[in-house]
Amino acid sequence: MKTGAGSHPKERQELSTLTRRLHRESRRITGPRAAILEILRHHPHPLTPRAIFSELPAGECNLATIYRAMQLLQKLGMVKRFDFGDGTARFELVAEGDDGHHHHLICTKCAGVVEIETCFSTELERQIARENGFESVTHRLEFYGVCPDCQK
Amino acid sequence: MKTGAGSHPKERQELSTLTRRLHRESRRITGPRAAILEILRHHPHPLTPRAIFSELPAGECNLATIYRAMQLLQKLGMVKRFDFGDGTARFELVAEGDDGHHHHLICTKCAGVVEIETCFSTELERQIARENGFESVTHRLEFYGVCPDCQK
DNA sequence: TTCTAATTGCAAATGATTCGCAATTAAACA
DNA sequence: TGTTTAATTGCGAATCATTTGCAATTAGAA
Repeated sequence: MKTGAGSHPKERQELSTLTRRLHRESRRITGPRAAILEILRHHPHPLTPRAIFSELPAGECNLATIYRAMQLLQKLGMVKRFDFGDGTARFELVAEGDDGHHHHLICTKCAGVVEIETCFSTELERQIARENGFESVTHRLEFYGVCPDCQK
Repeated sequence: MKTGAGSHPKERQELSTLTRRLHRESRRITGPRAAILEILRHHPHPLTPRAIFSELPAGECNLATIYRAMQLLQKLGMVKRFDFGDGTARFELVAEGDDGHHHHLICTKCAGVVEIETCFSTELERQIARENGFESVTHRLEFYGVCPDCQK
């Protein structure tokens, strides 16, 4: 299970939709950015900057550029950053109007990822916010386990 | 709210209990380790290695030693590692026989932490494991929001 | 007290991520 | 369609967290 075979509900965004969004924010559509978006939209799971870099044809774009692009896209709400606890950030494309909030089930053996679309803890979130006097409460939740293939 | 004022249910472990545990594993009780454990047991929230280092009297122990101690204690199940998504690991003492599983509510303004003792998603965990054929599923969950003090 | 393996300090290595800066370029516009 | 300029990139150096090699130190069993 290298990278999860299952289909997932989110439809792939058109590249033009993505670039339009950049334009709208008076950002430029550059070769590197188009290439990065192209990779992201073909991947259903969060990618590390280095993974994006590896997918890129050699010399297509600098690693630093990818990091900068991720920062920008994140600021514009076009990608969401996830943290699987292994010390490197991962980014996943977010549909327009969506906040990208969802979770993952990660195989601790092969690092395969399954997208978990349902988010349940909204209610819990409210309860925790209320009980502690917090505002604007959100949460990060990831599941870890051993996938079918890795159970041998 | 620098570091959460509230009382929490876990009782503080005796230092002797902690050192006994090291002994049992044929580990040595050294100055640095005792000092580190001493700091951990007086802190109700997860600490970064650097924070532990800062609490230590100058020159008491090397940063690398703290990292090594955390690795050891984690392996022995005496501390649990938490990830608040800011790029640095945090460690919290775990009571003997406990797995340390719990969650936190973190203020995004002042970084104050509230311990959330209840864990609800066991059922959900089982469901997700079943639906995806995974085994040994666990999860990490942290809440983020703005604490009362920081709402101004 | 002796002996040895465990532990530490220190400095260098690693890996992720950021940053400065000069060179390049997208895209508005004359 | 060229000109202009701010946005963007590449590259290398800087940061930061974390790890590691190694020689010197030391806890604790004998």
